[in-house]
Amino acid sequence: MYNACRMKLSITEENYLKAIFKLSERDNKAVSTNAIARQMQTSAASVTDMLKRLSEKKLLKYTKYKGVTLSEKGGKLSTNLVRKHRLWEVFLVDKLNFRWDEVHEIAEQLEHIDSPDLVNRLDAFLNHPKFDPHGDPIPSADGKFTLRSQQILTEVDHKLPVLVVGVREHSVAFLRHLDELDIHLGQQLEILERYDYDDSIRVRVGDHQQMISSKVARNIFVKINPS
Amino acid sequence: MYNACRMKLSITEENYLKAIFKLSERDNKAVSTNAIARQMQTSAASVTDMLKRLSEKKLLKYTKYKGVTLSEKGGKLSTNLVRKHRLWEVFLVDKLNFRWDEVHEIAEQLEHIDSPDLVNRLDAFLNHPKFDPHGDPIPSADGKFTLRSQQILTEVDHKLPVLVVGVREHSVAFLRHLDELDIHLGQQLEILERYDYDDSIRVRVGDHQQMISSKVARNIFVKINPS
DNA sequence: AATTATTTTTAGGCCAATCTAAAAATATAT
DNA sequence: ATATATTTTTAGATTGGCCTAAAAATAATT
Repeated sequence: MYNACRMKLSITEENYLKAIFKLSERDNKAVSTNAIARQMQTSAASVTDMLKRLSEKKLLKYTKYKGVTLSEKGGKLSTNLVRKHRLWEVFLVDKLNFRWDEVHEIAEQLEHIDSPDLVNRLDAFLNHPKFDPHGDPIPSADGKFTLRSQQILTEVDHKLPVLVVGVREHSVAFLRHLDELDIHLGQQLEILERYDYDDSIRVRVGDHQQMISSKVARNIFVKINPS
Repeated sequence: MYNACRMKLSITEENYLKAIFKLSERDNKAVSTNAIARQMQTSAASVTDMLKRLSEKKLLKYTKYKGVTLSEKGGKLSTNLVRKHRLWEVFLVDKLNFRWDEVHEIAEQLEHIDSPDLVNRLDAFLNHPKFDPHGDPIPSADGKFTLRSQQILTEVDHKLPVLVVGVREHSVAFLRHLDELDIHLGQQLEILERYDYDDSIRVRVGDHQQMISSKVARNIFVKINPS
């Protein structure tokens, strides 16, 4: 992965790549200039500029007015950024005792540190984690993501114990709300009853019960409890 | 220290500050434009540009043609950079098992990560180290350096067991040379004989003997062995 | 003190990344 | 299909950081 694309990019270029990577995760079609501008909190004009530059560096395929898709090179670079970001998040939570809602911004800086050796040693130091503190998969050094069977909490049957394995929302507010509900990765949940009239759900959270809104539940990934 | 100077600087600005800090460590007089240019591997003209900018930000006192001295603000910022650099070096060596000759470049990047909370937690995680892997003191959060009685190896009496506490040279070549001589921080040394005709010294290194050049010895800091 | 050498600053330009405003292309709606 | 709205690109300006070359200030030498 590293040797595949050892060119140094500016932090800005890396951030554009990551934004495009993120935007093309859902559907695999070309990403629009405007979407990137929104994601990067900048103007469409700046995006067009940057797309030209990244296109010249063969990091993406760019057709005027038609948006962009990452090239293989661009994809590998982005994946490596995601790898670094998530490994640093694990470090911050597991070793420095940060909460899961505090780590994103710092990892956003740390992911730009350029040293393959550092990343690999960090990975080893953390015992090769497969998921970050939010349950997102950490790509391996060769760019492979660990897949996992998971579903959204609202789509699970009643009376079926499940384990929390991830979240779909990463905002500080949402994460801290989950903290208050005592919902964290590895927590056992069980849907007890749904109240369709107000979109709320009664769940067992560990050994107590809780009412949660289905808006919250829709952002929690779970897997069937194998125990 | 942090609250005293919470302005964000560019990486370049931070590097200039660090360079000036380093150059004013030996003697306390004003640092010349040329000296900074040499240290930063850039032109005198660029330095003049930057000095104006840093001066406007009140980080240093700049008098045309007369060089610069850091202001209190500038001094604190530099000290904090040194603190971060050295803490990260400890992390890299102690936790990620890097050798002492490998860590400078990576720490050079990590020192620019901006998060007081991160630094303080890192400090705690490393058990508040007072010295980095080369024996250089790590300033505390409020900017104080731990002082230590030490002398240069060549200036120690014969037959006096001493402990290695630091190095004056940080080049990769020098550090690896010391590795080959089995000389590392904490190692016990004892000068057995000096050969003035070729400037070499016979020393006891731990439980064996070694010939080392006085050029090497002049770059080793030791303290009298208290045991 | 006058000349020479060195250091430092100024002047002018370049590049990456950004912006706003306007023009061009594409998409939507009647 | 024509008009309107939206998206995207171009044009031109700005800023930080860098450069070279030339001018100005200071230091060293005789």
